[in-house]
Amino acid sequence: MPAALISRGEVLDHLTEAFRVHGFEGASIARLSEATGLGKASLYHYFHGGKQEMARAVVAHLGESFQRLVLAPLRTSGDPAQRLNAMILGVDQFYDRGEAACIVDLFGIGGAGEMFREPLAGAVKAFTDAVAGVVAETGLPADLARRRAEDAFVALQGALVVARATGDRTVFKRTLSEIPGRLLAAA
Amino acid sequence: MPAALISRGEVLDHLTEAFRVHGFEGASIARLSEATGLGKASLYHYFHGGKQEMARAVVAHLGESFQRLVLAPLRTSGDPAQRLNAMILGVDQFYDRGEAACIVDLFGIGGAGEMFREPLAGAVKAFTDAVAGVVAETGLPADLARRRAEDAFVALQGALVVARATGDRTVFKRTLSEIPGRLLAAA
DNA sequence: GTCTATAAGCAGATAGAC
DNA sequence: GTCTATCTGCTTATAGAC
Repeated sequence: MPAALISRGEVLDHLTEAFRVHGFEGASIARLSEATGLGKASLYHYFHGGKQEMARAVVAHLGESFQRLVLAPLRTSGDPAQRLNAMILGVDQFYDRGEAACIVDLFGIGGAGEMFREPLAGAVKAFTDAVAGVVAETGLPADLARRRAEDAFVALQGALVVARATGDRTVFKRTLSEIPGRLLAAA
Repeated sequence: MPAALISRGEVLDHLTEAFRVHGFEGASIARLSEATGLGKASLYHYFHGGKQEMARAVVAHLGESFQRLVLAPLRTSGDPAQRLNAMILGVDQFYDRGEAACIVDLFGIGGAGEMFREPLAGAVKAFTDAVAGVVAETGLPADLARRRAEDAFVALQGALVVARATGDRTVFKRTLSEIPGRLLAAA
């Protein structure tokens, strides 16, 4: 039983990076092989289901990071404003300060769309539910809290698209910094 | 000189639709052939530069629609609020009520990214410039007007991503309806 | 667990008949 | 201007040695 040259976690990190840069269709097996440093056949050893399974694993992997970095801070016990600020820090890290595309956007396009609609829509709902909950704690009506949480996610996604298109991450930085204030503003 | 079975404008409409659904990499020549009803060789007769030129033509074609539907209403002489409302109607039509993806998002991904960065970043700038101009007419400081115009474009893009991911265009509709108010709110 | 070599099919693109 | 047939290279995926 020879040892693996690279851990499964590391393989997933490299795959994630490659999918985030090239999208599902653009991430060829050759590119994924190069990104991981593994031969094609080794990749198929890890993922019998081929590219589709690699993408599934990446979605699951990112889901865990999202839980840890973005959702977990919202569930702590503390001041709502502080928890939202902590969430924003997690978002900044999760998207590598605006450098990394969101898989919800990438995999919403083309063939990958049908395949991953459910888990990705689930992530959107998990985020808006959690944020709306924190906002509602401050005494705002539940429906207003929900709309604001949706707006926050929309702003997040839009800022990533604009940052990528213009090559300027300033918009991402500013958008993130303004989200807590918009969420908690007086009704 | 036999007549063409389909006008160049119609060909471009079908190509645009296909690129918007599948993205650049996902839109194979076979799919583009099927979408237009033309054989592969006929497509190459229209576009000697191949798929790249088809994509360029689609970007130019969408640029014209964007000018006509979104930017032109901003340049009319009239009440700023009315002009912004007219712009929003154009946006709603341009994106087919949230059904159609934005090329700024689609072509910002993968290999197409490098190729179209300039015209797409230009479109972002044209929009924010025009909107900021109208907002500034109402007496708001220029830098605030600019930030709000950026926020409007960010919200637009984000709403499209979320609508596509969740399959629910309600967010798009609501986001659009709130943009004029956010742009013109008292400082 | 990793590799080289290779299969089978699809990609973009072209030739040449009509 | 359109088509069928075809070329070349890249794609996903597998076989089998080490």
